[in-house]
Amino acid sequence: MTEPAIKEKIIGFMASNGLRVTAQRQAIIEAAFSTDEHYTAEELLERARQVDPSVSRATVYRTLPVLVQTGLLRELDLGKDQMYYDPNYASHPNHNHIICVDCDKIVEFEDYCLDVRESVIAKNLGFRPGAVRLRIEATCEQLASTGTCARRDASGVK
Amino acid sequence: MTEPAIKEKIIGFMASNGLRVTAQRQAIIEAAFSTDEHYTAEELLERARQVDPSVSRATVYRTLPVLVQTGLLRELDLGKDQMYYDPNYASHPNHNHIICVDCDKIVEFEDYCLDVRESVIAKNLGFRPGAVRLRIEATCEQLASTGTCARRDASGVK
DNA sequence: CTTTATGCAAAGGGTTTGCAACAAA
DNA sequence: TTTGTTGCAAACCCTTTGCATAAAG
Repeated sequence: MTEPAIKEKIIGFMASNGLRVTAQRQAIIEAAFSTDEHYTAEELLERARQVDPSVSRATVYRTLPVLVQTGLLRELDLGKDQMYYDPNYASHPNHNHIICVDCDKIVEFEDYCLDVRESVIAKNLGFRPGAVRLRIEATCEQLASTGTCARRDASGVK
Repeated sequence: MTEPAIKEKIIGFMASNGLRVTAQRQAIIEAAFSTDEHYTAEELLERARQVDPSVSRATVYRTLPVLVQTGLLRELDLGKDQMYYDPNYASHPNHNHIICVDCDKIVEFEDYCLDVRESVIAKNLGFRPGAVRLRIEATCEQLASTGTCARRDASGVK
């Protein structure tokens, strides 16, 4: 169930930008923020259709950028073929992701040390230190040592 | 001009893997390592064709993974529509990238502090600390403060 | 000769877009 | 009403792939 505060925030954003609050968009908002899992556009479509079956893929793709603009949803490029969306930035505004390149395992983490260091680096190189996003790619230990891992097996061998 | 050492290394790799050293592959190797700029598959094709006009796009796409396997070339996912390739890992094995999300500016940097911290984090989260790759997204200061920047203007407004 | 590589063109797959019908404000 | 929105299906674009031909070893 999506928090009312989130829904209000988004509807307010839409109102002040001349965007209409349609049934489809409401269904997509509900689907987008009633989970704390990452999801793809396709998965969001499926979930939104459980709320309102009339939602089309095109509308999902057209609505996602709106949600991202509110700052409550973030688009994640996890190095896969598709984009992923992360609804957890409202509760954890500074989290980062570490990704197993082989098995798709993703772990969210916060680290003040890293944040400080990356801000310094960004500033020194002529970048604006705010709004820095970082992703770490690695191999998960289980996969590296045993040659397999739960998640890799579950998602079908690549 | 590609360093002979690099070319030898790659040809050695191919030999020991039963891969044939064709004229096209040699042209692609030459094109791939005679620059220190990042490039896309399409740009590599163009440069390879200056060496041997018979090189086809398919062969470029089929050869790139071989070069990546040698460890001398790295595939970079910079969050754009295409993959980029970085031939500078032979000279700077530990460098990272910081990317301006808006204007495509990319700066390479090395930072021991960051490397150590990210290794610790990776280890704590159950990832293998070696072979960690990291990318930072940010907005370049010039673009943020002036609303435009040289590179953005040069590459056509998005 | 045997086996791998090549070029071509078509296929793939996530995402975007043109358009006529619709519906919020 | 007016103007933004929707669903559909086609278009996009980078990348991959099937196939008959070519050439490395």
